[in-house]
Amino acid sequence: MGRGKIAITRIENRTARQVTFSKRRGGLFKKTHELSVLCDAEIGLIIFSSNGKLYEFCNESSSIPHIIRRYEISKGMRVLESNDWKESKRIRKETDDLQLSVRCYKGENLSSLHHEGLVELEKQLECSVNKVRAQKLELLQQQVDNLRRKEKMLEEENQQIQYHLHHVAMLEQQQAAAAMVKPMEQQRMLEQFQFSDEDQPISSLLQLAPLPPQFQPYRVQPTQPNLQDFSLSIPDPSNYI
Amino acid sequence: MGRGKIAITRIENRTARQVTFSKRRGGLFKKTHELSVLCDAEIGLIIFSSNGKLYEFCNESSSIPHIIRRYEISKGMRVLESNDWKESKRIRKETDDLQLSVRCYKGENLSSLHHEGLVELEKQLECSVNKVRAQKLELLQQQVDNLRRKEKMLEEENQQIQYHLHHVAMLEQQQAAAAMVKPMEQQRMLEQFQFSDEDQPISSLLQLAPLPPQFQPYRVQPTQPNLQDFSLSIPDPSNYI
DNA sequence: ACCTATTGATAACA
DNA sequence: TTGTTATCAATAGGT
Repeated sequence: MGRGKIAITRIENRTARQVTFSKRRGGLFKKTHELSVLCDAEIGLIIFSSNGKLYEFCNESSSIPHIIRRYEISKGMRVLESNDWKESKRIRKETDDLQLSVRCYKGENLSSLHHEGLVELEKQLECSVNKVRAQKLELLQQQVDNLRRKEKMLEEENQQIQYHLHHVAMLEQQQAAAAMVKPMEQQRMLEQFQFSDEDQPISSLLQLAPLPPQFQPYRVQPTQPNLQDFSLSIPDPSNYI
Repeated sequence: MGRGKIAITRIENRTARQVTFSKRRGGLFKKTHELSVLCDAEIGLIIFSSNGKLYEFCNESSSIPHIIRRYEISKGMRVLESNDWKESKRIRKETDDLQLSVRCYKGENLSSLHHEGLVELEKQLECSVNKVRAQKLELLQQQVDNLRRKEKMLEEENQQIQYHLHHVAMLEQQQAAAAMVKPMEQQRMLEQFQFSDEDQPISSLLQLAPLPPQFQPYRVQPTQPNLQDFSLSIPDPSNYI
């Protein structure tokens, strides 16, 4: 259109380019406006001239930032509005304040406080220290309770195992004796044993057949490392420390 | 242009609107492209149809995000790139951590700490409390020193003023007496005064005009409420706690 | 999608 | 930059 057809390539003549830019920009804005009105579309047009100057167009009742935001939402991009920017600044300030507080709690930077503040801070710190001590005590108490429970369980288990071992030992001894005595004497001996066994069962058995060392009765040894093998599943208390 | 002129108002017929949108959108893109090439401009065009569908155009060798960024820089708006976003997240985490710390220092939320942590915290708090007490003492010492200095100054001033008042009173008495004695005797008395005045020049001025009330001698009042006025400028401590 | 009469945009010139 | 105008491009309405 115009007095002659032109090729769509960069216009090298600087003045001609500027004139064309001006005219066509107007035309583009007009057509953009028409499209937005005729077809009820939301349109944003951003133009940077070759000189770097910004020209923009969008619907009445809209704004480029709004269109940019809609674009970014539509593209699933960051949605960082000025609100986010404000929020960012707010949180930055909060961080600075918190850092100041922490420094005070650490006893640093105290020269920025006057007497009232120092008194307040001291009160707060004393209060905190008391709470910490209370918590420490409670934790220790819990650990002691846990250990007591565990000790009790282990002792009970220990007794049961000892009881079992006695029976095994008795059986072994009876079998050994049976191999060396006459049936009659064996019978008598057994009867005798059954009598005297009632109040002293262990010692009389131990006389005849010493137990192998790994089955010897034992008592709870708090320093033994693998006690937990005998106990029910109680978590290692050292995890709580 | 076309078989007839149309008014630039929203096309109510849905189909016609869609057709026009399609045609004119193509035309707009073509013109945009031509402008960008002919005039070497950087152009971004964002269109949302009335159905909400997004159409976009920009130069080859550019991108809408790039144009958006250039737009925002040009407008002096936020420049929140992904780096800023990361930074924002980092600072948010820092704030959370600091809040946790502060809660610990306040003796709250202690159940999240093990024994070791509690011991450490207790040690830190005790250390802080000691520092706070030291600072408090130092501050009090400073205030006491300031008060002593001031007291001394005031007492000296007081003495001087009393001394001057004494002279004034004497002079008044002399004048009263002079009204009743002969001129010769009056003259002798004045000469006598000029001798004793040589080391106290102020009194000779004060003789003639009585002191205004704000210069009257006074004593230090230890219960004065605004003691901190004597200390250096220190921010409000309650903001830090 | 395509066609085309008609209007709109604009290149060249002033 | 603006205005004019001959000329070409875009497109409204119809198929």
